[in-house]
Amino acid sequence: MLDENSKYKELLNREGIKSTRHRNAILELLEESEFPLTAEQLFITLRDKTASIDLSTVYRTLDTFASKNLIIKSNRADDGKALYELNHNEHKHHLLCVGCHKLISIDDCPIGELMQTLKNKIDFDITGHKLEIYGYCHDCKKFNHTLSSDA
Amino acid sequence: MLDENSKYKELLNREGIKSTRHRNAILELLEESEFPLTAEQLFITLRDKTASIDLSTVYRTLDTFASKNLIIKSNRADDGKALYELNHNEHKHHLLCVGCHKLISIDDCPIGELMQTLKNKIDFDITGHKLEIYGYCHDCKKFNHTLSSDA
DNA sequence: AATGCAAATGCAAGGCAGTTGCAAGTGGCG
DNA sequence: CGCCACTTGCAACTGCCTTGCATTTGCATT
Repeated sequence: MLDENSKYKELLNREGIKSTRHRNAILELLEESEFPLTAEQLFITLRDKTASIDLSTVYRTLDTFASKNLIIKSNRADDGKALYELNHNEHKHHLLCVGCHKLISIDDCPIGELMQTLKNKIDFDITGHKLEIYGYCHDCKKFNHTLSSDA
Repeated sequence: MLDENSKYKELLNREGIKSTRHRNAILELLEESEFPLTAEQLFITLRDKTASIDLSTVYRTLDTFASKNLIIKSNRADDGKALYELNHNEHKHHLLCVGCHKLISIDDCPIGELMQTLKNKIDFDITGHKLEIYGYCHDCKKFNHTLSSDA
């Protein structure tokens, strides 16, 4: 348990913040997840799995991590809810299933080159970009076909 | 005044909803704007410019329009606030200035072809996509250079 | 033009994601 | 082990948005 708890100690100390049970647990969950999580998802998982935690602690922890650039905060495109993911410094995009809200990662950025080209063409300092692709995943696909009929 | 008020009457009737002062005013504002607006922006403008309107009416009207596909609702990437814009059925992307929140339109979609290619490659029914480019606009550019120093 | 009814609106209360103030608890230093 | 700043839980609060309900309005019909 000690070993487990201090898994991120060094990392956290390096950022000048204390290593605590909650912070370690949150980092661990984010590390395990392939896709961004909401604060609520983290809260519920922690409450069930580990010891009790307050939702405000989840938010505060996430804010702290984000300010240290350990994680990335974004907003889900369809409902605006905040999403958090570990900052692997790797550039990623997702397929968002509008049926079940599932996020599927795309590993390579299909528009990296394009951004480079664009940078030289416009009077705007590009610092980043986000591409989101909507649709229906394998499972929701069939389902959708039986329901939708309008344009 | 009559003429002005009934500018969108036909359009609204076609969708099976009544033409009212508020609905016309909201459509007009959205038509005049080059970029998506928040409900609050609409609310304030209407309150100042036209007659008083309730915020709930703004939201309800926008929801109604969105359900008729007259407008498009989205969520601002950086703070998750809802944005509304007229549905011109034209596909657009934006440059978002993280300095001043300004949105600048890009007229042609740089990744349309790419989506077509992708559609054939993956087990996912693509129905749409959204590309957002972040950075600093002409005005905020200089400002930013004098401030930023960290990685 | 007056009537009637469903749709639209204002108002106030409510809901949900996220934030904040403060007192109590804890990590990690000596 | 004892201290102190940092962290946490708790409860109240904010901001954005939604809903219930009574009133008003568009508009079809007389």
